[in-house]
This record gives sequence, structure tokens and C-alpha cells, in this order.
Amino acid sequence: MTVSIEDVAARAGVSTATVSRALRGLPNVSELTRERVRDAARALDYVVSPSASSLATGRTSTVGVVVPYVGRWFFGQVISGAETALRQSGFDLLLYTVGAEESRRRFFEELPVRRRVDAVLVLSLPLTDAEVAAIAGLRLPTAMVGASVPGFSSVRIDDVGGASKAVNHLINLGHQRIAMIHGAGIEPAQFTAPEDRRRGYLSALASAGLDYDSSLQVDGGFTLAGGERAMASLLSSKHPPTAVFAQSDEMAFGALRAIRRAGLRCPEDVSVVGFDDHEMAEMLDLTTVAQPVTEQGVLAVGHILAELRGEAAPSDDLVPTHVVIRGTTAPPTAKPMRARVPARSVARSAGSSSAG
Amino acid sequence: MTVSIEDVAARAGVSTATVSRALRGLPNVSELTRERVRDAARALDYVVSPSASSLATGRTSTVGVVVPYVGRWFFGQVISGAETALRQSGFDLLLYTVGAEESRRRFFEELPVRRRVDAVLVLSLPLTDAEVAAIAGLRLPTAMVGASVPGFSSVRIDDVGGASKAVNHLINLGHQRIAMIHGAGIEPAQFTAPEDRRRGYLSALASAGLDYDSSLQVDGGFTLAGGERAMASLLSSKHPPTAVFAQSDEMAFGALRAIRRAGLRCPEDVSVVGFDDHEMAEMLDLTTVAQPVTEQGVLAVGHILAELRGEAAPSDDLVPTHVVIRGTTAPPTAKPMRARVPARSVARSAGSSSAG
DNA sequence: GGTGACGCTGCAAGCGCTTCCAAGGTGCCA
DNA sequence: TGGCACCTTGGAAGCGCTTGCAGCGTCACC
Repeated sequence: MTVSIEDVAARAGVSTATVSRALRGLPNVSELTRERVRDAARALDYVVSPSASSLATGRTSTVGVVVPYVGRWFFGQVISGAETALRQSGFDLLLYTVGAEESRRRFFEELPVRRRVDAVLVLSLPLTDAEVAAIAGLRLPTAMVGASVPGFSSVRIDDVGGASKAVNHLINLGHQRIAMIHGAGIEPAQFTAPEDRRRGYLSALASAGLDYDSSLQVDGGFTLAGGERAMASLLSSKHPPTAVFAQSDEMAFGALRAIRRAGLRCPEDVSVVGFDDHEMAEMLDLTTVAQPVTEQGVLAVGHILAELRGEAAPSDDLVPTHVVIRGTTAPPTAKPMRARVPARSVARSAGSSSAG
Repeated sequence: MTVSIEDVAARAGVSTATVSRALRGLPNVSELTRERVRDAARALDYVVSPSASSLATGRTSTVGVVVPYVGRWFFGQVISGAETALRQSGFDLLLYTVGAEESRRRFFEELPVRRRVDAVLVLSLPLTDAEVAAIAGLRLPTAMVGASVPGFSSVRIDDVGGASKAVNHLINLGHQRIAMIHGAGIEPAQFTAPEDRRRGYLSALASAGLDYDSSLQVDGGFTLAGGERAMASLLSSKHPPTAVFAQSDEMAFGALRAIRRAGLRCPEDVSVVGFDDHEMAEMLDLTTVAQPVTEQGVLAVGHILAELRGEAAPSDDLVPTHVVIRGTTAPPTAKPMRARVPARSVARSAGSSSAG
């Protein structure tokens, strides 16, 4: 039924060994023979059997990608980049989503990637020590995106730098009272983003000689709803900020909503900067810190492939970020927050009267 | 180095044949033996070699999923559902993204899934005839999500019904002048969503006895920017609509932005309904038509697995939708677009069969 | 006691490749 | 002309499983 290497060999009048060599571009095959083999293969519509091939070589030409959720924009982008890079090098991408507690447990328990892949890519999964050990036990080239674990290659963004760029942007606009909506620090240790972004925030404030006010740091739990709550609480404080740096775009979205619901306007009353450059950021005109997302997938694959070729030891990449200035940031108004529009009932007159 | 079935056999004191049968739960193995084998396997941390196994059986226990983009919310969700369902049945998921023209061409030309997968899942890819032929040539169980092709299983939503539900919602609120922002009809024939949604729109209007005004149908090309342009043009017409049905949430988002930029308010001045229940729809408080997304992946996998077991011929699923009412729809103001009056009084003029 | 039937197990032949090793040719130099 | 190095090619042994077929006790029943 299916055509095998033997059929090709017969048709080309050579041995299977030669077919194998010819088709894979190995040296020590005369050009003439190679052509004949290629023709035969083409004529028979021959495709090598991956299982036979990997049984013989021990290599699978497949990389396992472990990701919490595929549905989230960020992961989708990274996977996309990784897939392209892998495909280009002749590798397949086996997907494992381990977002649900149950599936995660099973993944690290059974390690279904064993014998199935040549290398592993772990995306933004803060791993417990046991999980790290499990992965290490695979003895496969492994790269992490978004978290750094000793012994593995990793690709991360410059969280500290990104955060201070964002805050500097606000400072340059003239803001002095700048709040931060952060993510909770409850995650495993390798997930350093919240802490790093906080460091960036603080260092920007410090080098501008601005006061540090701990009441301006509120937890938004990295969710939209959390960002909304955080912003609401900031707005209702006795001395609200004129600008807010949110550690993620989703929290920034929530903040925007809170601002709107409070009858205030952004950026006239409060400026907001996010972090990520989420696909919706543009639509909401959110100033934010952009990170190259797809590229991180590509870089991670690069590490993996290099290790696979034995060319490189595990190494870390820190990719740069840049601030994308959009419409949610502006200089503070002269008299910050004084004449507060009565929220709720009176729909903001922004549209008709003061538009522009 | 790696432990093979032979090691397990030796340790359990049986033949490799028995190990194979015992571990796979085949009958004709005494419970005692099975236990011994299991223990040996566990003790040696044995994992069957997928390549050896599939070389021997011809089955790969892998399903190829072909998708235009992973980064888009909808696809991510569907993949997620499919992955879970597959994993549960012991299948792996091989991902192929063919969004880019180049990668798409290569995919259908080389058909890298050949010999690699047992079945194929094609997500929301309107295929050309040649592409359909290529897939058919694989002679593998195949299911489509979002498009229906004769000969293949498919899972789609009820576009006609969804659209008319959306429009009925507007009609029930009292709207009489309802526009539609649609997607261009330039795609291959199987991509029937635009046309079906138009049919739903028209039938809802018709059964409410409302006029059909072709100037109220504008193309938004299924993009945010397109939706914005379409809405802008509607707003600037001499007789603008009081409500708009957008064939996708993204276009609806664009419409919202156009409304805001025109200094108008939603829903006070114009109501907007979208389609999809995009993850951002909630954040933007958009009334929309929700479809079960993850579930479509699960259903498609169901079809595939059934075919794989030889249990079923290709069949179609039409999954229902429902309107999610949020804040972008409200009864029209009494005197549309002229003076702004609180829009309470008109609340229930739903049944009015009077033609406008 | 003979004889199937039946349950459990092992033998061994593949599955379709890759690769080590040896063999045959060729050309070149001594 | 013989010897040698080098380039091509083929033979054949696996890689680690699955599975058809046969063997062998056991039983039940004639």
C-alpha cells in the first residue's frame, strides 16, 4: 500500500542504503545516483516513515512545547514564533497544555514527552522544585521562556528596564505621584516579573528624586478585575495619584474601566501605562511597554536547536522592551483631581461639550 | 541506556510478547502475570517507545491540527479544547500553523502530516479546491471547524440563528433602523459565515416587518480598523441607524471606537451588537452573540476519534449560540440623534409590526 | 482414558528505516 | 604493473515494538 524505501530503491536500481543516503543529502553519493533516487522518490510520491526513522536513529525531530494556556494572546504568539522556527529546521511541534491543575499534575507525573521529543520548551510556567527536577530528569535540551532556572536555557524580557522606562515616561510628562498596580508575589520563585518590575518602578522614582509612598502600590493580581479594583481603591484614597503604572496590560484595562466608572477621564485626569502590548492595547489606545513576543519563541528554539547540535551550553537571553506611547498618558493637569466630576449619574459630558 | 521491553520481560520472567499484551491491557493475560509485568515496568521506569510502537502498528496516536494562527483568541480556545479531548484519549497533538501564505503553500504541497498522524483537524481554514483535494488525498479521518466541506466531518455554529437572535434583540429594544457591518465575501466558498449571518440579519428584519435598506450594509472586512471605518461611514450618512449589528466582535470594537470618536455615546446614541464573545467583549461591555468555542474543539475531536474507531461516517455538528446582553445595547432614544432624552419610555415596543 | 475446547504464553517474523563494515572501481604514483 | 588511497555502493544487523501462529497445560465431557 504505502511506498517504502525499498520500492524507491528498486525503481532507482540501487540499495536502500543508498536511497537513505541520497535522500538525506549525505556525502558519498554520486550526483548521478542522487538524481536517479530523487526522481524515483518523486515518481512514487515517497515519504520517509518518521517512526521507522526515529526508531533507527533515536531522534524524533520533534520538540515538546509545554504551555499553561493556548488561549491567551501571549502564549499563542510565542508558540507561533516557536512553531515557525521549528518547522524551518524540520522539527515538529508537539503541544502540551497544562493549565488545569489536573493536567499539570499528570504531565509532570507521567512525563508524556519521554521518548517522544528531542527537546522541550517550557513557556511561562513557574515551576516548583519537583517539577524542575522532573524536567531535568528527562536529560533533554530544555529552554524556558519567561522564567529562568539554573541549568536551563532561558529567554526573558528585561523587566526591570521595561518598568523603569514606563515610569520614566510618566516622570518626563511631569507626573510626581505615580502609583503601581502590581501582581501578587505568590507564584513560585522563578517567576520574577512582579518583583523585577517593582524594582524598575522604584529605581525610576529614586533616580528622579521622587518620594516613595508605599500606599501607592496596590495588588491587582494580574487580572482585569483585579486591576479595576486596585484602581478604584487608588482613586478613592485621600491623595490619589496622577498616573499609574500597571504591571500588565490586563490590569491596565481594568484600571481604565475603573477610571471611566469613577467619572474620570484618561489621560486628562489620570495617566495609565501598561506592560505587554497586548493585542487589545492598541484598540484601547493604551500606552504600554512592548516586548517582542513572537521573537521570544524564536530565540528559545534557537537555544534548543543549538544544544541539540551540541553547539552550545544552556544560556540566557534578556530581550529588550520599549515604550509604545499612545493615548492614555499625558502631562498631569495643573490642579490634579480638584474638581471631581460627580460619578455615575451624570454621564460624562466629555462627548458633547468638552470633546477636544 | 534506555530500558526496553526486553528488560521488562527479563525482570518479570516472561516474553516480550506478554509484556506488550499485559501493559496494553489486552485480554488473554492472567492477572498474576499482568501484575508482575506492571511491577517490573514500574520498577524499571519503563516507557514504551512510540516510534517502535507505531512502526509496528502503523498507528501514530497523534492528530495533526492545522490552524491559521495560534495567536488569535478563537483558535487558541479551540485548540485548547481539542488538546484536552485528545490527551484524554491518549492522543498527541501536532500543531501546524499555516497563517502565512508561504507556510500554507508548503503545508499543502508537502503535506508534512503524511505518515505522522492518524487524523487531521482543520480549524477555520477556508480551503481552496486544490487544498481540499490534497487533504482528501491523505485518506485520513478529518474534521473541519468553522467550515463545512462535503466528505468531511465538521463543526460549525448556527450563524443564521445567531445573527437573527442578535438582530431580534435590537428589534425588541425598539430599534427600527438597524445597520449591519459585515465581512467581505471574498473568501473561498466554504467560509459561509458572512453570508449566513447576513441571512439571519435579513430574516430577522423581515419577520419584524422592517424595511430593508441596502445602504445600511457596510463592509468591515472582519477587522477592527474596517469596523471603525464602516461605522464612521454609517454615522456620517444622512439617515444614520440607531443600532448596528457587527458580524464580528472585532468589527464591533472598531465601531465602538468610531462612535466614541464621533463624540457620540453607546448605547445612548447608537446600540452595538457583536458576534463571537471575544475575550475582550466583556471588558468593553459589548453585547454580543456567544458561541461555545472550546466545545467546538472537543466536538471535532469526537468526530475524529469516532471515525478512527470506525464507528462513524463523517457528520456535521451545528452548535447553538446565545446572545449575551451587556451594556452596548439599549432602547433607541425617542428622537434619534436629535436631542438627547433619557431613553426609558420606549422600552417595550417589541411587537410593533408597523413598517417604518 | 481420550479428545476437544479454552486460556495463557512464547516464537519469530516483520514494521521501514539507518549505519557499520566490507567490497568493488578508479585513478595515481612509484 | 603493482600498490594504495579514495570514492561509491551494497549487505546486513539492528532500532523496539506488535501480532499471527503454534505450543502446552487444564478441564470438562463423552
